[in-house]
Amino acid sequence: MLMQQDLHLADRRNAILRLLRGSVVRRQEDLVGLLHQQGFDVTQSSVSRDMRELGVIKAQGRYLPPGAELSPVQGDFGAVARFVRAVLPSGPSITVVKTSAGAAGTVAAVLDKADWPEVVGTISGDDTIFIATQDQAAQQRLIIRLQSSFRIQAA
Amino acid sequence: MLMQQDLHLADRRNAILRLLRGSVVRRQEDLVGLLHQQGFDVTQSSVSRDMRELGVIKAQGRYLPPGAELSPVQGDFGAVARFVRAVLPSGPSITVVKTSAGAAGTVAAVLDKADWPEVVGTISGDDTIFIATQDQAAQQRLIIRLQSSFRIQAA
DNA sequence: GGTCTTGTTGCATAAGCATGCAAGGATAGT
DNA sequence: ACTATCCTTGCATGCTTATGCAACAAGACC
Repeated sequence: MLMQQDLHLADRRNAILRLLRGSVVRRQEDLVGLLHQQGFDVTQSSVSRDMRELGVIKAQGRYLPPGAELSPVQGDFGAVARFVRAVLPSGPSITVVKTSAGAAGTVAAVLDKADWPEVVGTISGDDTIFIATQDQAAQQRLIIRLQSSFRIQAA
Repeated sequence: MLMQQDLHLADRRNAILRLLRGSVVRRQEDLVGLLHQQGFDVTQSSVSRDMRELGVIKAQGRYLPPGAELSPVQGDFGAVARFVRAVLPSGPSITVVKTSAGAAGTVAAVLDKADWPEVVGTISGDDTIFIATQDQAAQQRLIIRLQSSFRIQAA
């Protein structure tokens, strides 16, 4: 039961994983195009089925191979989450993160590294971080992200 | 610019994250239903936008909150990947994994822990693992998984 | 060489998701 | 209070993805 067709299939699926690692694939049709360039004559139907079999995930509008984690920062967040005590808005553009004593710097470093689009800048003291956002919309998104990242109970 | 409406929004997004952690959500409409049960009157449009803002990921046919990792085994695989030298089929149901000397046991332990559906059983020597699958289809899926998990170049 | 079984494929289309747009709520400034 | 501005929302709809189905390929068995 394994022959040319099946090799074709296995090869194609490997090619898909390679492509997903190397390129930004937003639609299955994109993948159809890339596969054609590599000599695979295939339609969106099969790509869709391949995706399911391979366990490909879709995040942030793009497809990623299984195991690839989008936010390499995620682990870091987990590591510092236990130091985070509260997330509070202060006015429309400043968000205050309270941490356990002495941990602010560490937590802030993780936040900086995350490089979130809504963050304009941060400064940190001993147990407090101020995060500046451009406006209230950004602040709102930020707060949601912080709560999610640190698994904080909503107010 | 922040009032009832916006609280509604923030609450709803928190509710979404909670629901995604607690239930299996396959379609955005499912979420609309669950949110209705909790008093949120919202349409699929907004849920779609919420998903994007929250960075929700879709994997294996269901939605997951950002940060939730589907394969908790991933770290383990990464740790032993460097010991894996080759993955080779042997007939239609046995797959042989070659590892560096002495590492077979360690790698096999990770594979066993992963508990993949296509694996019927494994035995390991010093630098070789035999993996039994039910049939060739399972073997094929297994090989793809192994190559993906261990980042092995396809033949 | 038939015939049966198993698996893959494309097509057509259903199902599901994203989004332009206009409406409406809320605030800030005048 | 009026106006301008900023957000959020639903609707309608276009875009993207999943799938029932029939066709076909390959091996197993007679």
